[in-house]
Amino acid sequence: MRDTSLCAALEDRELAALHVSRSRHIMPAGYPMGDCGDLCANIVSGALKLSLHAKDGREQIVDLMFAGDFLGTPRVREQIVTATTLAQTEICAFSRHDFAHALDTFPPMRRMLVERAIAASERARGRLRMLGHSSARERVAVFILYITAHADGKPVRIPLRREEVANFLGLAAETVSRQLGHLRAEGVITLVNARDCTVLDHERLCAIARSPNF
Amino acid sequence: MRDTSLCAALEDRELAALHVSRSRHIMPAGYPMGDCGDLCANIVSGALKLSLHAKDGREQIVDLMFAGDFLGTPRVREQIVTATTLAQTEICAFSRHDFAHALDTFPPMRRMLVERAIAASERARGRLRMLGHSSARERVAVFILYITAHADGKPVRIPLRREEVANFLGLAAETVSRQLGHLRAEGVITLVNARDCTVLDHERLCAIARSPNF
DNA sequence: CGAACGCTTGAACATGATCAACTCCGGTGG
DNA sequence: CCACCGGAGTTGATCATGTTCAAGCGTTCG
Repeated sequence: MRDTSLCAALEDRELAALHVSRSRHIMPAGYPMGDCGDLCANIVSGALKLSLHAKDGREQIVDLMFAGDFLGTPRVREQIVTATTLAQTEICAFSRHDFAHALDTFPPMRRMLVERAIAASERARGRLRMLGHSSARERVAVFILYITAHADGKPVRIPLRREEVANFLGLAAETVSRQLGHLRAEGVITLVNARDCTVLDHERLCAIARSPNF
Repeated sequence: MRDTSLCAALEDRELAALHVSRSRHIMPAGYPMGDCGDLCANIVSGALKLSLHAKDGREQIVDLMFAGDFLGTPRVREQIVTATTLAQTEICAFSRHDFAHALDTFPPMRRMLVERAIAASERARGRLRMLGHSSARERVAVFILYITAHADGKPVRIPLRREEVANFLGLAAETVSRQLGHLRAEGVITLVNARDCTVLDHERLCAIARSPNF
């Protein structure tokens, strides 16, 4: 799903030739990075959430981003999407000007941007299906599969608080708690610290999730 | 939200120079166009729905497309998104090969594709907020605002059956019926034929919807 | 005109939200 | 090192919203 980094598409030499400068930044967990539209950066390590905020303050988490993902849009957008770090996160930032320049000069960069935009849209659509049709049980199962996708057997740290997981899944925090409790009771997963999760019965978890592509 | 057509970016002369050929097709309502990934076409007139289908047959409508929108992706995708016409629809189709060629040769085309991909992602994210947080009443209000966006005062034909509206909004068809009934009873909208809807009290409808950007 | 489909309406039901109490853990300071 | 404090998480009980099932209505089209 997440392919190669935008950064990786460009060798240091090429970046220099394009007069593009990068800068590294490290942020602590819970750091509000503001509107995505104002950013141009690669995520080197860590995790963040992208949220929409209604006027009344209600938040909706619309996507999660991890190492290798790109943050930002080619131009400022109407819809304000806010990025907040979920863990200590290191980014590799470009200036908007340099980014736009590189985009116009270096075709593979734009091609990759298309790919990423489409992938983001696919993730959102997959989640639409979930929020439209799935039970709480299914949603939680899908979430665990999502979070543990690349670590089989090993415990994985859930990068969100219960409340955030709930928000992401369109549920109440208590419901998430209960469903996790059920899955644990059934021996499908283990939970220590409420944050570190291990999948014991992957097959069964898939059966519960049923919607294959998140 | 929906800007200029991809088609419009290219003059006939340029298309010819790029060795791109187009063909026009007209489809009746309810025509299944199959996987979006296999298509490359502009919508000249009409309307269609894009759906995801779970293995068990459950459908989720993830987007609606209208005249001026573009249908298709630069390459075949993992996620299968099915397009179905909702009314008689005319498209202007390219061959995938020609499309890819034009994309590589003509930079504005790729720029526009990025724009469209991001816009699709924004629509999906807006809908995520709705499905995550909104009551049935809000959802139906938002839907009417969406459908009647560019026709103020005049009656607008809802391009979906109740069941489809419900699917789009993550509700049951009966719930949509009831909410429409309430709004009609309150004098916010009128409904004739169950398909043709007029907004009487736009301000109040906005207040009910509350989430501004769909 | 009649049949079929789509829409509406009603009543019972189920699922998840909400509210509130309680527990657990992690960090802090005595 | 232990006790305490506070935030996060869990659990239980009640409640509300929307779903489901079923019947009836209307409209659209053969």
